[in-house]
Amino acid sequence: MGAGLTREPAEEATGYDQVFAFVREQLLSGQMKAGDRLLPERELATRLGVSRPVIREVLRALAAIGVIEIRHGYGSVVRRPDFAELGDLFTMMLAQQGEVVEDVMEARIAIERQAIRLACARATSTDLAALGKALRRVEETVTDPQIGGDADFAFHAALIAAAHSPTLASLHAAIAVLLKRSHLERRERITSLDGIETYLVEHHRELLAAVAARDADSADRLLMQHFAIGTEYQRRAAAERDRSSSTS
Amino acid sequence: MGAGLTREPAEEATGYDQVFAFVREQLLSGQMKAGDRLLPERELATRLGVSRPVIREVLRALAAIGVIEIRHGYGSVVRRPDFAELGDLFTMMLAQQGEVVEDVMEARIAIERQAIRLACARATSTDLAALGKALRRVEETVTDPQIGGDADFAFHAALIAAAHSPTLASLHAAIAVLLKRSHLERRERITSLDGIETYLVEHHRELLAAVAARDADSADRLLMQHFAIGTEYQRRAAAERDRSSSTS
DNA sequence: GCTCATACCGTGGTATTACCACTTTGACAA
DNA sequence: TTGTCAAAGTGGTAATACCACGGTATGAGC
Repeated sequence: MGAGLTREPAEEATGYDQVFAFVREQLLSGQMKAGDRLLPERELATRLGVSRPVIREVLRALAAIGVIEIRHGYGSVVRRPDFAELGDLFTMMLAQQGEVVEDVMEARIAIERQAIRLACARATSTDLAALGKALRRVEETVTDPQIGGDADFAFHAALIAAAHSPTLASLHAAIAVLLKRSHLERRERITSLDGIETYLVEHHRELLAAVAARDADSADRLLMQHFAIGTEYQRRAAAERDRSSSTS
Repeated sequence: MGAGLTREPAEEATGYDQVFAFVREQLLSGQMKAGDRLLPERELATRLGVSRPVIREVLRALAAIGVIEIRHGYGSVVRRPDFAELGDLFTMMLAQQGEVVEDVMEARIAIERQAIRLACARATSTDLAALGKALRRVEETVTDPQIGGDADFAFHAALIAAAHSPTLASLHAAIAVLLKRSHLERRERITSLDGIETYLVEHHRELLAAVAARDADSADRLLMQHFAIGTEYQRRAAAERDRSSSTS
């Protein structure tokens, strides 16, 4: 029997989804900690009553989103997720959209404002040292859009780290790739303007000082100012570009 | 030959990665637009010189990260990515870290503060209408932790939408699942406290009023206050719980 | 007795084949 | 002209066999 059967209606969804949901539950419920080895593919297949290819598809999918890591000859292990990978996903997804590159600035402001508040309360001496190091790097590289952009990004990343908030750090990591691109583009546009070096160096120095002094309100105000002036420079650079292009 | 050969060094990586990279390139380079149908699995298999299971694994992986959609009986189509799906990923990843459930509040504050500022500048009449509707829903459901929590979340989600920032919306969507859980848990803890209804209803009403008045500073202040009072209630509820448990 | 090399075993990696299920489309009949 | 159904195309699953890599245990050699 079973062949021409009218089909059991109370049956579960498709095999793949079923298995995926099963493993997903195991992960979410915490029954599996990072580093744990999953059951072998063959074992999973017989246990869940599906074929090995299906199991493999599920595992590949989980590996694609970074939840597990498949190691040849060893097994599949639960991964301590690294959010930096989400950056790749975001980039891959946003690659098709486009206009978002400007908009990412809004998210950056949101994250950094909160981060700097937390940093004022939670930053350790190690964090402050890291910020100081990043600051010196910024000072050294003001003239180079490429390296300078990286240094700029690194400083702000250190700020996020000092906040000691995993979620904030995750979100930041997720858009890190885009942010880096944003940093670079913004740098390239304004690198020729007057007073830009002072803006870049002095503001970062003040930001660090505010965090070190644990003055959250002041730090927040400085950061807002930092972004506002940055936007102003962008506007000015755009105007400059328009004028020169219309002249040509 | 070939058997005992020293192995061709110029050879490519493993089949899966090779195929994955191939398709990935096609997607990123824009050769494939959203809505396009990929080649059938069998066709891809013969063209790339691998077996169909491998192709399926790649497609499943791509589907898992939301890049394509596999439709039974039709084919695999390139998707216009939807960031809401990242929420599941975030949830899976963050679920293993445990203490994050509290920390997600920091991200929420970060996103909403920025969102409400933008909303004050960008909200349309449609947005305001949606906020009004959400507000009424909040008023109606203050007494129920479950439904009320959902309504609460919906109101704040409407706030994000009114900001018209794709990136902010994406980040919010990414942590939406966690936020909903957070909303529910917080509700359950404080639902018995005095004055809680006034807090829930009145604050949301004021927030909406501030956005409608396009008063960003006031809205921001109200929001901060909203969160601060929420935290205070949480603290009080915790103290209450401690007292009762020590008594028992 | 200790160390190193080798063989074995467990596990993922891939291929092959066959068949089922869903979706679409076009042909046929009313 | 329209509705129904059948066929073709495509994803979904299963079963099986064999290869490739990692780790461990076992043996030989020192």
